[in-house]
Amino acid sequence: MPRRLTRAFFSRSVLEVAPDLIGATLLFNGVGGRIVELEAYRHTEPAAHSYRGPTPRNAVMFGPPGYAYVYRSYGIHWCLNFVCELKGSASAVLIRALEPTAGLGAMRRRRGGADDRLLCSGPGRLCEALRITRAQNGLALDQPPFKLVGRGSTVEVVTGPRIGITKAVDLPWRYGLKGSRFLSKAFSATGGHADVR
DNA sequence: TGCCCGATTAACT
DNA sequence: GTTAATCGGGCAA
Repeated sequence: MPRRLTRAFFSRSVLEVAPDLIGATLLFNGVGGRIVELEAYRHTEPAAHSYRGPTPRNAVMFGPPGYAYVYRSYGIHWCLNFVCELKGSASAVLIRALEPTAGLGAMRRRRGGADDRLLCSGPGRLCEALRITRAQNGLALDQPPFKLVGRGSTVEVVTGPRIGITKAVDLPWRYGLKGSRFLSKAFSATGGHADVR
């Protein structure tokens, strides 16, 4: 049975939480879909916003797990993260792509009539489709307007290097649903390691 | 204070 | 393939 994801779900290593979130459903005010792509970040590696210590922007990352960390990207887009592990470990997963399943009409309007495959295919795109902004920074993920439901069946998870970063590029901390057409970018057949969960 | 650059995207050539 | 849009963090001065 699918279950609501609570703070306990996020209170584990970000490297355990990340693959477990593939196939889970993310809704914001009833709009959203299935998580098909995400990346893990932790304060011990230089690609993470938390690497250099707490600041006003990343303060939520240093708080308890199970909360939303939202930041402005390139001055234009918003990106949604889920804080993981323990308070102070400053680890999080960046939600990179959804397979749209709920509120398709609202998402198409907000995304300017983009093709359904591109509605939530990228961290900035999915925040536009769900209308997530700085106003959601610090909100708890286990209560409205958020709703997170675990996957109901097993999925095949592929991994690979993270996208759009210049530091710690070797870490294979990008996770995806194998074969999904809603990924922001295909996983390399050679590099990505398949993993049945 | 000023400058550089980024966990991006869309619209170009 | 390249580039503009746009803004806040981090660091040099």
